[in-house]
Amino acid sequence: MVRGKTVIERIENTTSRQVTFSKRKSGLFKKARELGVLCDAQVAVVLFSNTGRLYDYSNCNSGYARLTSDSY
Amino acid sequence: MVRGKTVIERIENTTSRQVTFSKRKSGLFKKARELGVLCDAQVAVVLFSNTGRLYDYSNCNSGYARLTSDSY
DNA sequence: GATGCTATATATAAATT
DNA sequence: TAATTTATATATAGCAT
Repeated sequence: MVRGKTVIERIENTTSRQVTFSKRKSGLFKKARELGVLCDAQVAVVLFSNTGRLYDYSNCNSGYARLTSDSY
Repeated sequence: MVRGKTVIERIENTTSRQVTFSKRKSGLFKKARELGVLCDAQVAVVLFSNTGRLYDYSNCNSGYARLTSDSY
């Protein structure tokens, strides 16, 4: 995004990869939340980091969102 | 984002809401794909528009992603 | 109603602290 | 290592078609 266009390929440096994961996860969840509100839509986002940790966002209580929340 | 900062609240005009849904859905899926590649993460995104239509993106074959793909 | 265009808001990579 | 800053890439709202 800055100081040299980012190429979309796996980030090999572990620290950089974790930092990027954290930042982009926040961005993705924010976008998901905005889409839900603006467009009156139901949204679910589920991520597994490459360390196996689960992160999710949802604005609804049924369907897929319920599947995810039932699972942990 | 432009010509007046967007307030994050339900878009009442049906046409505008559908246009925004389509555009932001594309953006969200793109961000999800980039996060998966850059950070070697598994990602699943599921959306229901307010017309009840399902849209999803995933880069993985197991866990929640399999739940979603098994369901339709 | 869908699509393409731009001006501008937003996200974020790298640097810095 | 984690938070903050900043320069720049990216996303997108409103228009035009």
